[in-house]
Amino acid sequence: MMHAANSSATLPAQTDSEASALAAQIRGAGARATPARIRVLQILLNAPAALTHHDIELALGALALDRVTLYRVLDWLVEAGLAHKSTDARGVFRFSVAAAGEHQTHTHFRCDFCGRVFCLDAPPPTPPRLPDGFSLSRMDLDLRGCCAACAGEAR
Amino acid sequence: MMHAANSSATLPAQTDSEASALAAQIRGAGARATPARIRVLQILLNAPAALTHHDIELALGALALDRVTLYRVLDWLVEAGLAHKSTDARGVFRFSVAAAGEHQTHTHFRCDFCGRVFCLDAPPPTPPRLPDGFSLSRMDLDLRGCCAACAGEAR
DNA sequence: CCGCTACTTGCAACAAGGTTGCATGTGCGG
DNA sequence: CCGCACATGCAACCTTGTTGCAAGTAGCGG
Repeated sequence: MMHAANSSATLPAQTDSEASALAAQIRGAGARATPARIRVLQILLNAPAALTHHDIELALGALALDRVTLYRVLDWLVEAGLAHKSTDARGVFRFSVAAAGEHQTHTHFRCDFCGRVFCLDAPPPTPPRLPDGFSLSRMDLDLRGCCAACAGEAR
Repeated sequence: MMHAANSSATLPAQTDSEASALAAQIRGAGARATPARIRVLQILLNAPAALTHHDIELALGALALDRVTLYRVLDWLVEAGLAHKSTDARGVFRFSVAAAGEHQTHTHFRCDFCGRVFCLDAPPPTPPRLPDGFSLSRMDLDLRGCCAACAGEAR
């Protein structure tokens, strides 16, 4: 597998110290610290928005993993509580890192024009009253509209 | 096509008068009132929750349409403003009838156990403050937890 | 009542996203 | 340094959703 001269511009290169911290975090979650997991976690950490499986493949660039492995790494991250999995308007899964003091609510904003998805942390003061007998474990607020960049262009 | 002795228990049988009302509604939207559209609309109207393409195929039973036709009917319903399209946690589209005085916000509740999806109309008084330059066109609130039926059983 | 035409339907083939089974490779605890 | 359980890669497959085209039909004008 041999590191192959870091040519990826996509990946910030202060990786090494960061990498061992992530490795520790992964081991702490009870799994092996493999390059695949470290890199995927790194990409998610540096992402400004929730990424699709495909986005991550692109971000991995030359260091690509097998498609299936990536799916498994992502599922593992979710299971370990290190990442979130949600679906966008096209019905495609998107992944983002889970914050440390994770709350049970997550807010996404998807731009109708460029399709990008942003994770907001606006704590929604929403008090949804459910029908009798229903209990709530999690809430996702999904916003759609026009992002700042597209609003600027369209003018 | 011939009505083929109504054996479907899934479909309430007071269909006939209902059907012509729906036909009128469809023509009003500027399209032909075909059996396919009428039946799909009927199923959606009688559904207690948002249905997937597959759910609807099952509900159609012996009167099944072609898979593609169903997709097209559904897309048409959405375009005509008669139905909503949203995605569930599995990343699959779900369809539900659009209320007459439609608001731009929709609330779903998905049960983690039985997987059913309920459309609530709890108007979330949520005032989400967005980053500068962002504008909002639509909001969906996606709740997860345990529905009344499953809560009863699990006890 | 009949024929026309544009809108609908059905079929077949395809594309993307996601999953499963199995053989091989490797992190890491001993 | 070794071994084994956990990870990875590969190939095949499934489900969901889309596209192109030929055949059928709703509804209109005659």
